[in-house]
Amino acid sequence: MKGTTNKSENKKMSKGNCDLVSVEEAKVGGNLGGGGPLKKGPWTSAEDAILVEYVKKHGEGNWNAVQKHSGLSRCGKSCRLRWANHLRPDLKKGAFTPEEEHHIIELHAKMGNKWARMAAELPGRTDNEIKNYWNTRIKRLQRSGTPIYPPDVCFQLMNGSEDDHMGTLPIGDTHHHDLLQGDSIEIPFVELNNLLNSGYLSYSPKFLDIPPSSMLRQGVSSSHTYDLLFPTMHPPKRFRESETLFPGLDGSVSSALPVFNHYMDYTCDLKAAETLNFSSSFDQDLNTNDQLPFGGLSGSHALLNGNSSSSEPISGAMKLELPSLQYSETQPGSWGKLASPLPSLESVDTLIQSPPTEQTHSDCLSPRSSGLLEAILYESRTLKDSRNNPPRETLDISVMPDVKKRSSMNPCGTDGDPNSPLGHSAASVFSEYTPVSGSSIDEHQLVEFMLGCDAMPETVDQDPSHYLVKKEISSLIDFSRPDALLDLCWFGHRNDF
DNA sequence: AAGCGACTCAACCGCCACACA
DNA sequence: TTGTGTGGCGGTTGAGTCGCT
Repeated sequence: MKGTTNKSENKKMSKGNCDLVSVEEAKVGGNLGGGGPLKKGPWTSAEDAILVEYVKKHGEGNWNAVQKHSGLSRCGKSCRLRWANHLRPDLKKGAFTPEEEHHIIELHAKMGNKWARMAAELPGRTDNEIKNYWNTRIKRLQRSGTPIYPPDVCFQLMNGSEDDHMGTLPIGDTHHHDLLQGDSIEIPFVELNNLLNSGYLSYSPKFLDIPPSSMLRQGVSSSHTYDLLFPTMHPPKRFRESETLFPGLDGSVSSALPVFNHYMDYTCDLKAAETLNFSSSFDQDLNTNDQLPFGGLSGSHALLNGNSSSSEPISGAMKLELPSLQYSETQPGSWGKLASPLPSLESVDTLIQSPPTEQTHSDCLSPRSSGLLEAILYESRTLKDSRNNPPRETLDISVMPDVKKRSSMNPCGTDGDPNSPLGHSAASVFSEYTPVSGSSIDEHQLVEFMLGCDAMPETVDQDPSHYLVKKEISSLIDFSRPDALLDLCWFGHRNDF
């Protein structure tokens, strides 16, 4: 808060001519009233004094009693807030130190918008302070097109730093789902679980046996990746809403639930894809000459349109926002510099709200150009359209034994049960999903990164022999791992290391 | 100097979880 | 088991300030 408490207080005091009036003066002057209507607005020094006095006497807690016993015309909540944010003696005043700022970034990358928890890790700082700091920081970075999380934080998160902070989070914590929350995409896990439990996904039992956070804690990037990847999958308290809102959801995603459909489709794609080896992007690349790389589908913004636009209430607290890491993508080593600024939230919002048109159909943003959220939405749209239009076979996955085997295990039928929520092959999902020139989901970059190899230049991408090598390498990656795909998405999303 | 937009931050609001009767 | 009270949390708002033109 940059030491603004005193500043603001002075500000307000001087403005309101409330110069350190005594308690008695305050009472007489109407700031205090006991039985009268509760006062709102800025606190005066007199009120502060009363509150401090009261807390010294009675200790913290029982805030509603403050009004009764002290005569303060403030509700208990307000008293608590004032005490916690401004009057507590252990509060650290002044600007955040660079260390604190870095810590906040780290914590946010791990926890999302868990301001209170973050505050607990920053002695003397309040959740409100951190929240304000973060929000202003986000807006600033948004405008500048700078990624929210510096690469070092991302690296730290991915390189097993879960020992430190994440380790402090109890796995059995009832709030473990909080780890799935970040900035805004809300994906109802209840619905996801319903769908998965329906038997659609061969992998689902294992998948579902693991709490989201601990599941994602497995593997290289673990929950950190998840946080970064899905910074706002929201906790069950939200899911409860969706449960009641869509009681009939029993595994087959109702078409009457368009918004959830998209998310469900995506999450199912995610799971379906896990049952398959990662099909290469390059075949797809070679077959995308005169058509959109995703089957000529409407853009993700169009996807949102008509379904989740702000013009219509979204059930189940579905709220869209870009994950922090998506705000922009930078070129390697360009942290802090604007590489290819993505639309700000405002403009994204505009996209979301703008009506779907044929124009948007053709001008839609591809995942590689707009980040993971776009990719997710785009993919969902792809899936939808693929039900109506049989998926293009761009990669013969039947020659991949493992894929073949797993595909046959897919109860959904990779050949496209038209009635299935995922009425097309997961392989096609990836084929269609893969970016044309691979800056977002770039398999070779991915493989290089995962293998710690940096030897394959971009220029060989179209070389079939290299492609074969890459396929070999990618086959070493255990994509059946629950988190493998998440890792993929994350690595695919990253291009700034 | 004035106007205006961006920024900051304290405070409020609504929701939720928990404790307790 | 249910209802109520309380505290906590996260999102949002609005007033004041700053800085640029």
